[in-house]
Formats: sequence, structure tokens, C-alpha cells
Amino acid sequence: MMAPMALEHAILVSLLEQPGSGYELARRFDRSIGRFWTATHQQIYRVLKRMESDGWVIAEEIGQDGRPDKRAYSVAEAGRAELITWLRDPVQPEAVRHELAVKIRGAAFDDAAGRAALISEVERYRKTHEAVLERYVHGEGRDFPAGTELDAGQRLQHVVLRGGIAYERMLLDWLDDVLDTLRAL
Amino acid sequence: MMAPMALEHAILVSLLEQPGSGYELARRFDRSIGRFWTATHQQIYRVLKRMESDGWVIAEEIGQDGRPDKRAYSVAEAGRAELITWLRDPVQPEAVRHELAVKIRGAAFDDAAGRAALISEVERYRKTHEAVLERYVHGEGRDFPAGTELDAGQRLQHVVLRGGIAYERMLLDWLDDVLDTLRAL
DNA sequence: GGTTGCTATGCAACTAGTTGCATAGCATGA
DNA sequence: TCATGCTATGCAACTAGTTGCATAGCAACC
Repeated sequence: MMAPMALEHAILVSLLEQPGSGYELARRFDRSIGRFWTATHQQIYRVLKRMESDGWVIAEEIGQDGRPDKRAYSVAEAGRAELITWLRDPVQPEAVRHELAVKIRGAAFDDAAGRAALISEVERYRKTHEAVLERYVHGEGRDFPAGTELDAGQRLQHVVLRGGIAYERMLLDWLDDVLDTLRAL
Repeated sequence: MMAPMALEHAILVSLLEQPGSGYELARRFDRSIGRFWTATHQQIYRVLKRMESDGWVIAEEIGQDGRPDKRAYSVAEAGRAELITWLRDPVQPEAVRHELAVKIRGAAFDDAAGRAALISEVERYRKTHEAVLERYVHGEGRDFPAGTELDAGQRLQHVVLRGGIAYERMLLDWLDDVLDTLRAL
């Protein structure tokens, strides 16, 4: 049945790192995991139901004080086996979707006002990514301080974070190049 | 009606750069445009039909010698107006989907054989991106030789290509980091 | 005369992901 | 007591994209 369905596998990895409820997963998908996979809470709940009925995960109702009850999920043996099979499949070539690049090439067909608007937009976009980089670098200093012994899982998390940092730095440099190019038109 | 539907807009940009048939567009989406937006020929034909019935593009049947006839599309006024409106909308925050990063974090839950398989896979992945970078650099030398006068459209195409090159270089460096990390586990 | 292969277009069924909405528990403060 | 806001879960309708398949023109080669 082919290889896709990466959301399921991202959830398996996250639940293996730390079991949790759909709500907690949704919040992780807004932070750490969200760096390389995104999903809404609706989709997460839907997929968790399917994974539960496939026997990949096990749910446990947990009563809580001072807040609503929750269903905490953890990975079952079948889920772990599925993950390991998937890990050994080749990586799918990724579907590129870079809207900003489309807009930059599209700017050739807009007038001076449109190009000015695009410059503002690129500046705004750059600011949001500056903030993202700052957040990553801060997280790196907090979670992986120099000179600390790290286990395998932490070293793998760290190398993925370094990828995010490298990406954001590359992006900021390129956005400067874009701004120079747009201003020189 | 919100802002998404970027495929339509990528097609508009491509047809403004150069009118052409669905087949020709599909080939461009395998090369230049494919650098920042992907689509299958089935989807392109489907979307072109919709764009035609919305009056964004105009089709012309062209009889050809030595090969089947084709329907050549060009952008209508309504399509150009739509593109310009879209260009001025804010860029949507992109949905990140980085399967390899999921697999790297997942490797913490696999055994030595699984990590060895991942190393091979990363090496293979690295080779394909080496080839991509080479292709980009070659294309840059061919299309944008140093010291040439470029018009606005070409300068914009060039800066987008530079982004692709910067991305691939960053990626190759990071993959080396990943390989070092995996081997040191 | 048949096969292979590129050009050219498309339908149908499916999967994945988005958007809008709804419900409910419980705490805090006005 | 009412409003606000966070925790927590979910349904329904929709849009976008994928996959598998089908058809046909025409050239070149065997």
C-alpha cells in the first residue's frame, strides 16, 4: 500500500517520544513537531481514531482535576512495527509548494505599485522568519546546552533542529537578496 | 474567497511568461516551475478547464504537423486582473512537510540495522540533491551568464533560481551533519 | 505490419488536508 | 450570575492533490 501517510508516522514518533492526548499532540504540532510537519487538531483527532481502530495506538481515559477529562494515547506493538517498516521505505520526493517564489516571478507582470506592495510583504515575511530563527536558537540553547551528554534520541532531535536553524538562516539571506533585487528593478 | 489556489496563479504566471498547452505546462512543472510548485498533468488539465470557464485563460486549437493537435492557452484580461489581486494578498504561512526529518527522529526507536538503512537512504537522498544542485548551477550559467543585461522578468527568475541554489547547498551541508550524527550514534 | 515511444488530452475514484462549526468541563474575574 | 478563556473532543462539508487508467495521433524502427 505504498509509503505515504506521513502524518500517522509523525504521530507515532511523537507518541513514542512522549504519550499524550490529541490536544497535547495538536499543541506539539504547533511547536517542536510543527517544524517539519503540520496538522490541525481536527485532522489529528480523526487520524488518532483510525490509528486506534487499526491497533496502532491504545487510548486510556484519564480523569483530571480542574480540567476536562482526556484520552491519553500510547503506541501499541503494531504501531511500532508499522513505524519501523515505514522508516525503512525510501523517502518520497517532496512536493514543493513555495508561494512566495510564485509571487516573485509574478511581480514581472505587475506595476510599480504592485512591486512596492511585494517589497512590504517580503519585509513582513522576513520579520516572521527572524522570529522563528530566534525561537529555534533559543530552544537550542535551552534544550541542548554545550557540553551536555545527550542520548541518541536527543542527538537526533538536535540535528533536526540544526536543520531548521540552517534553513531559516539561508532563507533570511535569500530574502535580503530578493529585497535588493526588487528594489533595484 | 480567501487567498489559496496557488496552482491557478502559478499557471497564470507561467502562461504570461509564455503561452502554451496543458502538455507544455506539465513539462514546465517538471523543470523550471517545478522548482517551487509541483502538479501532475491530470491536475493541470482539470484546472485549465476551470480557468477557461472562469474566463481567466483563452484556448486556441492548434493543428500541428507530425504530432497531435493541441489546445494552446493564453491569459485573458480577467486572469491578469485575478493574478494582480492575488499578488497583493499576504503570503500564506506555508505548510511544512519534511518526511526525512520525521524519519530521523523516528530512528531513535529503531535498532542498529534500521539506523544503517537510514544512513543508506540519506546517502541516496543526498546524491539526488547533488544532481539537483548541479542542474540548477548549470541552468544559471546557461540562462544568466555574468555580464549580461537582464530585463525585470529575467532578474526575478534569476533571484528565484538563486534561492533554489542556496536551498540545495544548505540541504547538502545539513545532510552531511545528519550523516555524521547518525554514524556517531 | 507491429511495436515502441513521445505528444497530447482527459475521466473516475480516492486520499489528504482545510474550514467552519459545535459541544462541554472547569477556572477566574467582573 | 454571567462572560471570558483555556482545555478537550469531535462532525460535516469542502477543496486540493494523487493514482490508476484510457484514448488517440503520429514517427521511427524492426
